Amino acid sequence: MSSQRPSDRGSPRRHDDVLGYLLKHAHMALEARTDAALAPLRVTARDMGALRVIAAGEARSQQEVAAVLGVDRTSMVALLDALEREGIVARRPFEQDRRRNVIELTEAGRKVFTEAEQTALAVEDEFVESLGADGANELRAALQSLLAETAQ
Amino acid sequence: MSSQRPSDRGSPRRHDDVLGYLLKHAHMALEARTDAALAPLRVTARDMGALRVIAAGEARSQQEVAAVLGVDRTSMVALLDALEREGIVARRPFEQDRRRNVIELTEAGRKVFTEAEQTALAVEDEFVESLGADGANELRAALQSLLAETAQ
DNA sequence: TATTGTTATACTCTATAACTATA
DNA sequence: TATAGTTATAGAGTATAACAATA
Repeated sequence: MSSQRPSDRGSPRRHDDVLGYLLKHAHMALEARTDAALAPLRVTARDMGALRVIAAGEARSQQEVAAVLGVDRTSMVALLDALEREGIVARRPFEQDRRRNVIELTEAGRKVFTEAEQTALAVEDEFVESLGADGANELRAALQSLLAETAQ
Repeated sequence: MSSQRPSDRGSPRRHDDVLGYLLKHAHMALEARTDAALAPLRVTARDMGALRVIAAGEARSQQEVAAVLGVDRTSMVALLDALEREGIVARRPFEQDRRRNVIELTEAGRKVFTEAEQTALAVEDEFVESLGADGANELRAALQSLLAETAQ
């Protein structure tokens, strides 16, 4: 194994021993690679977060999509505006409660999403390649464990 | 072990199986906890990134601090302005090259930093408690491995 | 000419408050 | 009255371009 946190707890840690730094920069590196790979499809890594929730049926209103992703409902408006302009999603009124919108992937949107998800998955696989399959699964499980206790 | 990535690669992944989501939200949760714990000391988790680099002597100019942390040199100006206003760091001209500033912790700054670093470390330890000592070290090592290959 | 720190500026992401239409 | 979506607005964080001082 490579370097771990030094046992000397009194001295200043190196910046790359700090978990916050590691999480932030790992996220930035993965997002940059994903955005570069998705650019030809005209969607971003951030868009894909919302599209996954919509495609998987994890939410049935804008606010539920926002809540699942942990973003504000007002931020969701602009994000969906852009996806609607690209013809990837469509809003239609929910008949049982006309205050809500049902968000759906269009026919074209489903095609873009399928291709983008394969692309994003390939980027992710390459990103974690050095960890091996077990290491990558352990990384995911560890992060899921941290988030599970945060939610409580 | 808990849930891993589903072997069914064709269907949409759940949002919390996506590595980018996990990295981003783990970072946000840790940063929120750290900022809350550091608030009485009037420094943020972001400040601590710069202060660690300065305290450890990893950089000897503003631009080197910015480069190590991967932020723009223009962003470093405002960050150091705030820390200087709080009396935590001081800029002084570097005699061998008067274009540069040497950034130093003040006497008061060293005290704040020492206390803040202990606080941040305690928050981090509690954050990763569910992983056990080995699990936490493996998480750090995995993230360091991902970043090492990104830099190339 | 090139570099360090700085300022001005703009763009993105996010958050708060207020509005509208529905319930 | 409360809720879903929207708009306006402001605050962070970041990035680009241009400037002064220095090399």
